[in-house]
Formats: sequence, structure tokens, C-alpha cells
Amino acid sequence: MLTNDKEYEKFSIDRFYKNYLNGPRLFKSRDALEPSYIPEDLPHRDNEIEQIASKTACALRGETPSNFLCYGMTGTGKTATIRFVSQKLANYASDCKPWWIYINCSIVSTPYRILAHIYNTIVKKDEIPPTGLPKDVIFKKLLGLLDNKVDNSICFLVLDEIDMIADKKNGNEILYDLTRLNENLDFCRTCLIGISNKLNFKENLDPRVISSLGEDHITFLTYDAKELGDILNERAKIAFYDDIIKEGVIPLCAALAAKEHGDARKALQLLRKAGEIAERTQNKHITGDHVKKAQDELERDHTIDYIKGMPLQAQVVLMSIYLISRFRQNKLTISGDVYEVHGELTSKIPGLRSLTRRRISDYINELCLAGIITAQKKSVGFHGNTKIIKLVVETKVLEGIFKESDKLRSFLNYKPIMIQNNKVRINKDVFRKLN
DNA sequence: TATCCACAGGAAATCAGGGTGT
DNA sequence: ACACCCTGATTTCCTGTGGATA
Repeated sequence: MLTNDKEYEKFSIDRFYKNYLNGPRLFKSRDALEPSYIPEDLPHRDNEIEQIASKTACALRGETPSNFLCYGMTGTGKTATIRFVSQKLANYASDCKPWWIYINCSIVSTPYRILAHIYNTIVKKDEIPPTGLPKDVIFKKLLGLLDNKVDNSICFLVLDEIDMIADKKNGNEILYDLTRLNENLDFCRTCLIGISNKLNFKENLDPRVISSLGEDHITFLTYDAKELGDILNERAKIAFYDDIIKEGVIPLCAALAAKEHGDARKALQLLRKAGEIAERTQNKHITGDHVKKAQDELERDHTIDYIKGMPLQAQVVLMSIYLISRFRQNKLTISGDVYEVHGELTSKIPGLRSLTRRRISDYINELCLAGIITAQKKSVGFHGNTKIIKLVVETKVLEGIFKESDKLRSFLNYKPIMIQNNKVRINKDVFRKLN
């Protein structure tokens, strides 16, 4: 937004809020469409619920359940099912209720932090600092705590996205430590439940860990469009007032999400976003158009959030790619050029230093993995190896993000010296051939 | 056919910045 | 003050790649 438009913006916000308050109300309970919501009934997961219930039921009699793993793609209800079973189990536990500690390994990703997280969750405060203590000290403290505070009870440790730590060198170490917790405990008993999106994640595990963690597993199959439709219908009844959703909306959300490996989370997101768009545009009903708009917005929002969340250095790498493809006539962007332009930019941005080629190479791979660019490895014979890089994200979206960045805004129209000088790293004929 | 280029990318080391206990 | 710990980012060192070229 331009600065001289501030008055208009303020007026517009006031009007927006007034309209919003006077406009139609569609949501009865928005929370019902959140991934964290645990419904009364989980459609099409009876089999999985039964398996988890039978594996954990012995905790009700004070016995220790075996460790096990849950496999399945994102949005197949792994976490929701476990939370669902844990709630039910708690209802039937009489004297000593089981403890459930959830650890999302994509956020709590180091051995130290996992131990600290378990400890801090039990004592309900941040007693263990985020860093500083030796790991074995925390391990001993945790053992003492488990035996004293969680005595005679079962403590379920749910490691969500366990694959995030399993492929790290030290991941084996923490998983091994956790699997042998019981050997060092006198009164408390622990049960490890791993949740993974990847079936092959065990390949990187130590055989000792596999033997105590991976023998038993439950596979969550993906939902088909009909099943997704059932889930959406259940949730929509809770989330929206009656007769808000037009016919065909739920099947459309279900079909779109079914295309993405039957991701229920995505289906719920789509429906929620469609509802928000309908509400924002003062509509009394949600239509198929709102769903299509929702899909576009979700995709864009995800990319924008990802880029904004990247470290500044990664943003500079992305800006280098943007500038080369914008100012070079044939738009050809190769890794060597990105390195050079990145160096140019960092020399002009205070507080930022240039990086090595190796590091830039990693950033290019990360951008590629995130779907922001494509990078195709190409050998140009005598002229060595390189990567042909292309932007996937619309340039308008990128420009919007760069405009908002204090450090990058001024480079939006910067023509790299390398391009001003028409510098070509590789032989002109080969260069032409690559196009 | 050996050589060579300009990288890719794995593994280990290093550094800075956060912390600890004594 | 000091030795030590943990983490994430980055550097250093290294081997591999593959097609044009001499």
C-alpha cells in the first residue's frame, strides 16, 4: 500500500468492519474446521481407532503397551486419531490417568529440545532452558521427574513427524535414548508412538531402534473423494449455520483435496477459506466459485508465508534469481550467475556478508524443494556443470514480497552489473543452445 | 580417448550466539 | 571468570559428474 493512500486505507478499514458486523454470519464455530479440532466421531477411521485402542488398552490395567508407529500421508488423520483415542482412554482410566505428551519433531527437532520439551510439559513451565545444559544431565533429570511425578502411570510419548529427526545423524541417538527409558525407570512406564509421513524413514535408523520402535505399525490409507465428502459434511454441520453451503460445494472441496493424495486437512482448509471469502464478500451462501478462489488464495498465501519466513540470505538468493530472469534478455538463469549477483547484492546491503558457492547451492535446492523455483542440473561439457533455474512463483507475487522488505525494496529495479556488462559465463554457442 | 571445466553435493569443522554450573 | 554445553548457519575440504574439446 502506498503511503499517501493511508487516509483511504483507514476509511476503508472502518467501512470494512462496519460491513462485516452488519453482513451475513456464516460461521457457527470456525474451530470445527481447524486441524487441531477433535470431533465426537471420526468417520472412516474405525479400523485404525480399533488398532490403536487395542494396542493402548493395557495401560488401563497398569501394564506397559509396546511402542508402535503410525504411517500415512499428510491429512490422513494420524494425529487426530491418536488424540481421539487418548481422550477416550482417559475417560476409562480410573486411579492413575495415562500421560500423553505430544512432540512435533518438525518444530522440536533436536535431541536436547525433545528431552527439554518432555520435561517442561510435565512440570508445566519452562524449567529447562532452550540451551546450555549437557544432554545427559537433562536425561537424568527427566528420569527422576518421571519416577516421582508420573509414578505408577503410563506416559505416552507421541513423536509426530518422527521422520524429521530420523534422518539426522543424531536422531538415532535420541530415539535410542527414548526407547530405553523404561530400563532406567523404577516406577513410571513409557510408551513411544511415532507418527511418520514417510514409509521409508526407517532406512536411516539404527537396528537397535528399529527393533524396539518399528516392529509394530499401523498404516493410515488415504481418503477417497467420497470419504472426504463425509468428513466435510460432518464438520460443516458444526462449523456453519444451516443452508449456508450450496449444493456441489462439498463434493468440489473433496474432489480437489482427493487430487492431492486425499488430504483431509487440505479439504477442511478449502472449506474454511471458501467460507471466509463468502463472508468477506457479503455473500449469504458459499458457492463453487468461492471454493475455486479459496484454492488460489491458499496456494498464494502458503508461498508468501514461506518466502517471508525464509532467512534474509535466502531471500537475497531468490531476489538474485528474480533480477537475472527479469533483466537478462533470454531470461536464462544459471547457478554461477546467481552466486555472482548474490555477491553484488550483499555488498550493498549493510550487515549482510557474501556466502560461499556451496551455501548458495543449498539455498537453491531449498527454494526448489519449496516449489518456488525449478532447478535442472545440466552438464555443458567442456564448460562444466550448472543448474538451469526458472521461477515458478508469479513475479507479481515476488515483487509484492520484496516491496514489503525494508532491506530488499530498493533493489527491485536494480540491474546487476554482470548483466549490464553482458557478461556470459559460458561459451556463447552453448549459452544459445541452453535456451 | 584422456582431459578439462564449473559446478553439485556429502561430510566434517568452525563460528557466533544463546545458555549452564562452579 | 571460566570451562563447558547446544544449536543453527556457514565454511572448508573433498569427490563426483558428464559432455565438449584437444
